[in-house]
Amino acid sequence: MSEQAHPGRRSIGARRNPDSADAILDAAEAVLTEAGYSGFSIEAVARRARAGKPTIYRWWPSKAALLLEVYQRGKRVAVPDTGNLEEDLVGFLNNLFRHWRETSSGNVFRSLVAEAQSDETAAVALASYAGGRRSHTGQIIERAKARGEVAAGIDSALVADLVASYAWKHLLTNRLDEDEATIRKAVRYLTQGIAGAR
Amino acid sequence: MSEQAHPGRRSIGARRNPDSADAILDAAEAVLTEAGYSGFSIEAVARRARAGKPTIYRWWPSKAALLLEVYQRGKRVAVPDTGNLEEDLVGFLNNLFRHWRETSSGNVFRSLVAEAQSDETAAVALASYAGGRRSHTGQIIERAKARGEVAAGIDSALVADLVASYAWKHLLTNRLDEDEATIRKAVRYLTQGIAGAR
DNA sequence: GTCGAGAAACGGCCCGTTTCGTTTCGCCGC
DNA sequence: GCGGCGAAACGAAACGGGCCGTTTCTCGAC
Repeated sequence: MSEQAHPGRRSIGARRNPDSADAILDAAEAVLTEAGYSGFSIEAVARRARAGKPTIYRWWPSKAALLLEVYQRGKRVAVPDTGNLEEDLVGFLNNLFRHWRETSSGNVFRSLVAEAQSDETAAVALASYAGGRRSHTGQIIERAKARGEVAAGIDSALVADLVASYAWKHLLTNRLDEDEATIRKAVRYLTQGIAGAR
Repeated sequence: MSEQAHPGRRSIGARRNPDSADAILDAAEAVLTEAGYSGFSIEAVARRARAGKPTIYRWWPSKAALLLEVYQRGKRVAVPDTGNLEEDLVGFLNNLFRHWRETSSGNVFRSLVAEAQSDETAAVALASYAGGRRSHTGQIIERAKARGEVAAGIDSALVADLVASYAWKHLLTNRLDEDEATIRKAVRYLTQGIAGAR
C-alpha cells in the first residue's frame, strides 16, 4: 500500500527511507494533537521527527499534502448496514462523530478544511476527497433505494452531501458532542423527505 | 527625515477614531479581496490603510475580531417571505450564494471559519454568530409552522442548522455556483420531511 | 499638557530554499 | 557472492524574507 504513487509524491527512481516517512507522519500527528493547528508547522514536525525540513519538502509539496496523508492513514469510519435507512445514517453519523472526537482525525480534518481556505492545492485535494466520500456515503442511500425505502428518483449524492454538510458544520463549530436524539431528529427530517412509496 | 512629502492626497488633518477605523476596515476588505486569506495579515492591512499596527491592535484584539467586523459591516442577506416554505428556503439560499459570490463576504466568511480552526476567540465569536443566525433563519421555518405548512413538533433551529450546513459546505468547498434546480432539490428533500398535515 | 496617531524597530517564529558533508542503497564488474 | 562506485536521500545549518505582537519615539490636534 505504501509503494503506490501518491499525488504530489515522487515514486519513480526514488529511494525513500520508510522509517523516516513514518516518523514524519507520526510526528505530524503528534504535533497536531499536542499543539493544535496553530502550532502545526513544517519546522515543528521536522524537530519532532528529528528530520530535516528538506526531507519533508522532498516528499510532501505542502502542509496540505502532509495533513491529507495523516488523515488517510487513520482508520476508516464504519458504515453500518442494518437494513434500515434511518438506523444506517444515525449509526454512520454517530460513528463519525465519535471517531472525530476520540482520535486525532477530527483535528486533522478540521485543519485540512482550514488549510484549503488559503491553499489552492489543498482545496483541490479536499474537493477530490469529498467527492469520493460523497459517492461512498451515497451507497447507504443507494441500498435503501434498492429496498424501496427511498424513492427511485432521489439524488443519492445530493443526500450524502446533505448528511456530510451536517457533519462538517458540527466539526468546524466544535459541536461533535451532539446527543443521539438530536442526530436522529436531523436524520429523520431528511429521510422522511425522500421516502419511497413502499 | 520622514516621508513628509507623499504624493499629496490627503489633508494633514488628524484622523480620529471613526475615520481611521473605517479606513482600516476598508483596507482589510480590500486586502482580503485582492490577496485572499493567505495574504491577509495585520501588517498588510496596516500598510494598505496607511495605519500603524498598534492602532489596529488597540481596537481589534485579533485577526478574527477584524474579520468579524468586516463581515458584519456588509449588507445583510435578504430573507424572503413568499408564503411558501420551499420558495422561501430556495430564495434564501439563492440570495446567500449570490451574495457570497458577488461580494467579498464569501471570502471574508471563509476566512473567519478557517481562522476559527486555530484561534479559540474566533471559534467563540463564530459560534455565537452562528447561533444568532440559526434562530434568525429559523424564523422562516417558524412562519411556515404558523401557516401549518410545517408540523408543530419540528425543531426550527435544527432545520435552520441543516440549511446553513449545506450553505457552509458549499462555501468551503468552492461550490457556490450550484444551479437553482439542485438547490431546490436539496430544499425539497428537507421540506418534505418536515411537512405538516395541512 | 495630554492623548491618540503613525513610523520604526525589537526579538521571535516560520517560510521555502540552498548548501554542506554524510549515509544509504542500487547496480555492475568481478 | 563480493566489493566498490555513484546516485540519491539524509540531517543539520544557514539563507533572505515575511509576519507576529510589543515597545519606543515623535508629531499634531485638541
